[in-house]
Amino acid sequence: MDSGLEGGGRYDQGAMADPLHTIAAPMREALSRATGLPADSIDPVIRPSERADAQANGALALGKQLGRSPRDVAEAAVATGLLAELCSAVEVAGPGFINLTFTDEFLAEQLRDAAADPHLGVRDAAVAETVVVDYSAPNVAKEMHVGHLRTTLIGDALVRMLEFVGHRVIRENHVGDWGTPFGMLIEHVEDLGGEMGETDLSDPGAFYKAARSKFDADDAFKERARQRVTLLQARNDEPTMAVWQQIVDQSADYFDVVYGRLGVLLRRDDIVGESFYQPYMPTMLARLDAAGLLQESDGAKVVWVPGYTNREGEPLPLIVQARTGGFNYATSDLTCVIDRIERLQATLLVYVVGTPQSQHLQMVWKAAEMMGVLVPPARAVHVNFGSVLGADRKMLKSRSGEPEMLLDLVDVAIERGRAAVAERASDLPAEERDELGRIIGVGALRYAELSSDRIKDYVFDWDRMLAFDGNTAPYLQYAHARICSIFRRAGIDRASVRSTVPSLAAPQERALALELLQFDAVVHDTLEKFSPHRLCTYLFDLAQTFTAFYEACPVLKDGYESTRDGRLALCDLTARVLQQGLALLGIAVPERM
RNA sequence: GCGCUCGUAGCUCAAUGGAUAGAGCAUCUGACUACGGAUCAGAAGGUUAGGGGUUCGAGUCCCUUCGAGCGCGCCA
Repeated sequence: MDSGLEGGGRYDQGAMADPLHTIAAPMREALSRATGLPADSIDPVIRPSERADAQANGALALGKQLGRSPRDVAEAAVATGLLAELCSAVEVAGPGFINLTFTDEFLAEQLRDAAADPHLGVRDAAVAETVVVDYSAPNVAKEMHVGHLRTTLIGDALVRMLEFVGHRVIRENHVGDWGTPFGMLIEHVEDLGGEMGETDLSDPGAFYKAARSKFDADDAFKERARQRVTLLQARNDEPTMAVWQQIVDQSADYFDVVYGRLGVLLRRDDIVGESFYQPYMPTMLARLDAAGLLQESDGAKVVWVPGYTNREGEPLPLIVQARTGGFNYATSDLTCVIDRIERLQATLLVYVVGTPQSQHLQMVWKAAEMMGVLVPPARAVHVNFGSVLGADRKMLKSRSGEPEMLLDLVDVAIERGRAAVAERASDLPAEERDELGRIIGVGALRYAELSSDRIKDYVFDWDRMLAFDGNTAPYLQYAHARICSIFRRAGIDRASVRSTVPSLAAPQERALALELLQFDAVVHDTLEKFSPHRLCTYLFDLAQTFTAFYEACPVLKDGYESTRDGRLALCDLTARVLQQGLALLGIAVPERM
């Protein structure tokens, strides 16, 4: 899935702290001179390499295009001498790969640019856009369960990253706060004397279940519920609206508890529920009608969206008004698209919603496009995701067979985090241990959720996510804590080494430097694909590269002060990239653990 | 029936059309009374579900078969 987020000029021109990006211009020019083609038509195809600091693959395609040997093109490009300023070695290999080794001076300069930049070399997006991110979307009066975990955490990470690169981000929590169930909920509140009481955090759906069983068992109640729905939809009966508001507010309180404990940015101000769009739906239908798109089929009002068929192979319509006159979620979602584009002036709509909703969303967006609303530069992206599975590879369920409740999951994570801390860091004061356990437990849960490709199902496993080795949050947090420890032991202020020339003599130092300088590209790549696991993979690679450096290159034990300071500069930047990278995922890093 | 998603090492997962498909766990062999061992170095482990095609080059794109999961008209 391509957002087009970086369309046109890929990045803003800012501090250059990405050698692969910096080398692109001279490489493009060299290939241009080698081929006679205009430089701006050439893609130098620069990639990280195992054989050198970077490799340029552009000559292969150009050779083919011109009917020349790719090796000749590559050699002619190298012969221009344009790469010599930034590279200490440039070699043509294989069918026409150009292997690049950067000069230490060039790398050192890029590292110092990154260190001097509050964003650590990550450039702003070329165009700052207004982006609406639609995620989490629990239902009022019901519990949040494991099914809300991925949308909530993926959405939260994307929000943080989009803001980091300069977009104006509007978080929208499209909660289910409208529809027929509210008739019985309101009647149930009335039966209780108008007050629904406190939400039971151990069973937040209890109220709903009680109303439901009364509804199923009592015909008189059922009839009252039906009448109440009519009152609710009219929106002008004050007692009805007051009780409805009470139910919604109480759920908002509960959602805030869950989000707070998970460290998610969403708050009650971000709630834009289905109820919000109700008043605008008739207008939306009138616009469809005016555009000649509103048709009648089997008594319902529909939009015929081309390209979809039902079981019988007949065209499948998008139903925007039921035979009964009622609206449904297509009506609400279509109105919502219009609201986001016309009122909020968004150009990018991000839907963090499960894969099964794919067809529905595609149909709604197509209808919005036919209306002339969802048209460039505005566009919508479905950030879909797979299911959370148990060890049996089936949908994760609790022992009772119900979906595992989100609050329970977070609490288990915190508990397990604290147990791990008690085992290994029992010398810390009790208060610090509690907080540390929380950071480790919640971090492990969040990282596990974000570190595998969102499109695939993933297997939920407490032991694996809390392991202190492997691709886990605790491993990354530990790498960060070790760096903090070095500075503590040396009694040196972190900020004081940021203008120091980094040490690049050892291969482990160079490897670390090259890794650090990929942060910019990785953040943008992660956003282009809306795939947080790419950032996770990078941070894990960085932590591994750092520990290899840590083993091979003593920082404080080395005899020379210049080497010490040059290594401290690498340490500081590593800690900052780890801290910032994890912060973009909503994960905190302790200074000691 | 139509459509969508997925299939990579024993397990859990990576790999913007680029060179010899990479990590972690588990297994095996080593290192060091430690700038924090919650560590590191190394070994072993693969017909990328099968088959065709496009391309200089395919795990990746196209077609097809098989397997798994999920959608498909008035709930959301």
